[in-house]
Amino acid sequence: MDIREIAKLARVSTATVSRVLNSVPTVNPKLAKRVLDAAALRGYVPNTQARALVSGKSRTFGLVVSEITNPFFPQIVETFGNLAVANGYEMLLASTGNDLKRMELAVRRMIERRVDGVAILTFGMEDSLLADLRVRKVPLVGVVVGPTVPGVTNIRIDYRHGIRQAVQHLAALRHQRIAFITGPLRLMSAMARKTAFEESMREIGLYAPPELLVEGDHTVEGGVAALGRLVRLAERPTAILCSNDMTAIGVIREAYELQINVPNQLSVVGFDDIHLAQFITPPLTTVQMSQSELATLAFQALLAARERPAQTRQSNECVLVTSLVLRKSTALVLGAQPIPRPPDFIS
Amino acid sequence: MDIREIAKLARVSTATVSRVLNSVPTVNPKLAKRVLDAAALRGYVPNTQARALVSGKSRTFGLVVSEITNPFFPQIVETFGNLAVANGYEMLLASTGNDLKRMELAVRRMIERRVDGVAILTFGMEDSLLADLRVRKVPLVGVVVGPTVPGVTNIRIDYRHGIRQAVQHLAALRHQRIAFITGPLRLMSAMARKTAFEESMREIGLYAPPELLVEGDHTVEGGVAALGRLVRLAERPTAILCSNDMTAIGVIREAYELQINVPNQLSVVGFDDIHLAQFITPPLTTVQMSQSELATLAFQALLAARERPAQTRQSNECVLVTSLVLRKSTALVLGAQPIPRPPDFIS
DNA sequence: AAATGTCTTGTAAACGTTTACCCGTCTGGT
DNA sequence: ACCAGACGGGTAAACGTTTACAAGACATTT
Repeated sequence: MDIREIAKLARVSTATVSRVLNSVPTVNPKLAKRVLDAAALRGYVPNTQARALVSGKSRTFGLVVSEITNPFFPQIVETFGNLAVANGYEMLLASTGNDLKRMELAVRRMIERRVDGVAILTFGMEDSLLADLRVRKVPLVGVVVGPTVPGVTNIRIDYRHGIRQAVQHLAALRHQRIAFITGPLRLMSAMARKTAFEESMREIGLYAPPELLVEGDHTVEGGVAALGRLVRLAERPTAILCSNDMTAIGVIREAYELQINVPNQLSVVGFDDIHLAQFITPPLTTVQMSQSELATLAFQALLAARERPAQTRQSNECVLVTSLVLRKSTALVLGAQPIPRPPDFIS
Repeated sequence: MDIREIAKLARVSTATVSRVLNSVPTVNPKLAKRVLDAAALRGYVPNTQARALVSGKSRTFGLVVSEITNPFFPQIVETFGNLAVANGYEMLLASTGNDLKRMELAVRRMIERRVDGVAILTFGMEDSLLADLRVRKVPLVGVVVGPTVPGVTNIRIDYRHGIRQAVQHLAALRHQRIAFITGPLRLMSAMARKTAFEESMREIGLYAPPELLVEGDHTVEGGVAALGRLVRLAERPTAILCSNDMTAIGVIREAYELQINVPNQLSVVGFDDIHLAQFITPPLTTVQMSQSELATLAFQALLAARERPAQTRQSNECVLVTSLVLRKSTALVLGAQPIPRPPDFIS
């Protein structure tokens, strides 16, 4: 049931069969019909591997994410996958945790499979990985936080804007003691968010004392634990900004357990805007980072790189902006204590 | 940078290079070293496509799910993916909705890519699809609800057990007016769950009047809407069994909105036991269907089929059992009205 | 010492396509 | 009637591997 068999059956050459299967317009309709009939009769299924071998293009993209299990990512996979089928591509997926070794392995194996490009949409230690991999000819797109790495398409996420909005929103509600639950700090993106938070606080004339910066792990459990610690403080925060929505869900959950009313006794802001965020109680005010936009950006970049490889050499850069979406998990603060300004406070 | 170049560089034949790359033990260590050095020097990356072409095995499995966006599935993808890398396989993923056409397309394209097997882990109209596809030589595993389809590995899910436990649990809490929110009824699996519910009710001497059987769509929004309808009934249910957890989350959400206390005024039971179920408020009592077990079952079946294709011909069958996990979303009913038994009530 | 066997390496075919190139036929212009 | 050109179709090489088979080197047996 290969092309040769069809050729024999239709009494033409393999070249002709190939041509009609690829709808080259110059072939005699009579022959074409014979070929098509033969193919249908035998249930012919083209072998993409062979095709890829000679053409050098596999029509496959690799997508590596850190935790498919974190609700942030499925939406990305969905969008990326839909774009893939729409454009006649297949999607090879790997979920590698934030483990650099596993990412490297995944990407390497994708390259061995001769994918036409790979997108690393991950919140891990991406930069060195990207730098390492750029050597290969495979188009690569990744989200980066450090310096732009040459030879790959860098997607940069502007955490700053959304976080600044969140902080301003909280300040407008008269919050001053604002806590921040970070992601795992070994991840550069987690550091970046933390930095963005600190800078936004400073900008607005607020101070974030170290005991209000607690490290989480991007999971619901982490949020639960973090609130547990925050609540033991002599002076509790009146608002908490979480570095992802899962953490916020954990905080809200634990607040309920501890009989702390959200938003009246405690304001909570998330980050990511996963679909579920609007359905928890209270609906979560959160910083939106559009998953579908991110996926689309990555896919387009890959597609573009494949069409004209020349372009790929110079790394181009695109940025995804974040912004605050207001829901019901924040409220005006009730009689919070003003805190003394730290010595290094800048007007 | 293909095998021939390495061969030239190491002054051996391509056959030898291939042998050392596949660690055939009989080759002279001296030569092996030369080859390995040459490969390292040139940064040789094997071409899996070519390898697959001659060996006929691509070391790739396809996984098709219905909605990667439904939290039930990411866990499946995770487990399946981990098993894949652990066994040296790659995973091609497709998320096709419950659209038969898209599923067919996805599977067809996977077959064109010469995957070694495909798992259809989906809650859609699977049976006809599986039957159609069985013609190809590709090992296929799918979850089925109708008659067992020959030539493929059927994973059958025993909805009955878990649902019966749920109904019994509710009955023990003195609930009699128990509503059931189904999935989209065009899906056979949704029908199966509904049937399991009705039978369990009957078994235990309870009646499920039609107005308490409302059709949902497996989403949070669907749960919200369904509770909206249920609440407008003259006689409200005291308990609701949902055919998936997302629906239950919607119900709980809307109950909060309507100031209905869960579990005291309304007991809610979910289905699936997604990870999040334990973190909503109140923690959700739900029927567990182990995602990782399902994924493992599917993967093992595929692997087994690949090892000895003879086995594949006769379709083997395996079943996944469900069972109730108790948390906090159910409680004793407070003064509910007994309802008259229907005429067709048996014993 | 010749014959046999074992062990390692090389040669070349094969996997299923695409495609550059060539060849034959037909059209139309002179 | 002859030739140029256009056009449709066939031949075969190529893609990068694996592997059956052959061949050569060397050890062992008679």
